[in-house]
Amino acid sequence: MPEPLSHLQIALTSLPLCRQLDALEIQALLRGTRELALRRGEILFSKGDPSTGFFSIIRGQIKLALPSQQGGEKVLEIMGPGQSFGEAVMFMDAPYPVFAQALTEGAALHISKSVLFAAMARDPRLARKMLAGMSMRLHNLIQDVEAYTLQSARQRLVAYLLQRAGGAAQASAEVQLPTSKTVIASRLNLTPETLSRVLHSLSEAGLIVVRGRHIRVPDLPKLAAADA
Amino acid sequence: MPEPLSHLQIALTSLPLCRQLDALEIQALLRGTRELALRRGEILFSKGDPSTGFFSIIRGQIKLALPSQQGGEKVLEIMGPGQSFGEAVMFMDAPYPVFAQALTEGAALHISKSVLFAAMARDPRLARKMLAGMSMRLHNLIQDVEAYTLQSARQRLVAYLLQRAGGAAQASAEVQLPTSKTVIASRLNLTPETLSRVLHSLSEAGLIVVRGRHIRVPDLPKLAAADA
DNA sequence: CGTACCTTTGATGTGAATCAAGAGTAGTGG
DNA sequence: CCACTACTCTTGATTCACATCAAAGGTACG
Repeated sequence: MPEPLSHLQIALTSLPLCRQLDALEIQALLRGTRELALRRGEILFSKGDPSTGFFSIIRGQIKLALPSQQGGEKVLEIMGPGQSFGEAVMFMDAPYPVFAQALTEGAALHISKSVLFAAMARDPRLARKMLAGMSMRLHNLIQDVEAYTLQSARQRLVAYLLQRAGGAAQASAEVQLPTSKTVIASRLNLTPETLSRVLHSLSEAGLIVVRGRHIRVPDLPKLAAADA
Repeated sequence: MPEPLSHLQIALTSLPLCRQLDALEIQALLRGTRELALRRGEILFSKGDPSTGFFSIIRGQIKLALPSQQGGEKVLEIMGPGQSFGEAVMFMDAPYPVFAQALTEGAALHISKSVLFAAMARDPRLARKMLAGMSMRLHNLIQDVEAYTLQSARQRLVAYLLQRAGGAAQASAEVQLPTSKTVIASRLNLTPETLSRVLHSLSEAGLIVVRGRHIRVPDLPKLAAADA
């Protein structure tokens, strides 16, 4: 007689990484999985901490960021439900190169390294999934480097808006910023002041309509063409 | 009676990826491996090209770079013998996000995707090696992002010199730049003019002695402490 | 309903890019 | 071997995009 599925088990099963995994493997992973309740502002790990596994977000938002010497920080990524992070660090003996902090209340899973490694040894599909995920990560990072080094503040913001709108395929779009403009600014490697000014300038040009965290883009192709 | 080892086979066997692989697997990979002779300036692949496998350098140097709209470019990486690249792109259906160009005469291996994937299905250690390699790549890219977004031109150059010197563990060091200052400048996201000026300024401060591509660092800890 | 943080707006500062020109330095071919 | 051509590197003057500093609303939440 099967036990009822725990919500933990359901959460684990719905991970992209675990798709196609049979129930037995899920059970094995479950033994290395803990659930974490997240309070706003809570630090999941600091830069320099050793890795004991990877995380997957169930509810809420988490940022990955680099501390700067003057107490500031540079946000690398803003992540939401279903996304996972910390995989790469498991495969090296190096500590975390970034820190992770909850932007909101929420919940996350922590899957232990040893249990995952054991599962990977049994099921080669897991390794393949892992490789696919890390390739995506690498690809996105390269795009970020491209943006930081080759594009202006305005171009970075436009690219960000277009990406959030799901490309310039549609005629128009409504974009909802995932978090505060201060955090978005850091993600785009801008100061809040500069973000505000660029937003204003795009507004004046009639390319976007801003109301708080909600942005209307009446003409996506026009916005995309706004800067070559 | 065993055939004599081809130089191709020797090159393949000495790859970090192939260490611990038995002779049979090497043989299998060999069937998907081609050797390329590289002329200076030759393009191995362009941004946007589809991936058919990955590369490993035997002799010479290769740069990975992003094209910029005004005909310029941003160098992401300068690689030498023993290093490989293009692994991550194989695991996605996306085209190359960068282009690869030979900086010097040389030779490289191209290992086909299909043959590698088949080998990975047979030997789980290959996948593990791949994951380890890509983790390193990811880690290095994050350090680059950190440098680009959080550090000044001077700090980036100092960090680069220290890295080339193998950390600040020794008292002094002789650093040989791997290629022209123009390319190094791009790698550090600087203009050649700025690199020249920063080099000059460090020179004046007595922290380094420059002669062409050769740089003497009389006091590594002092150089490391030069900018907080 | 007040306190703390976000966001905007303006004035000013600055690090590095750009523009411009000259001085090596190195490959090429006569 | 030398002259020719083409980079590469340096040095100086100027410009510019964005940061910094400063201060005044807004907004949200305890």
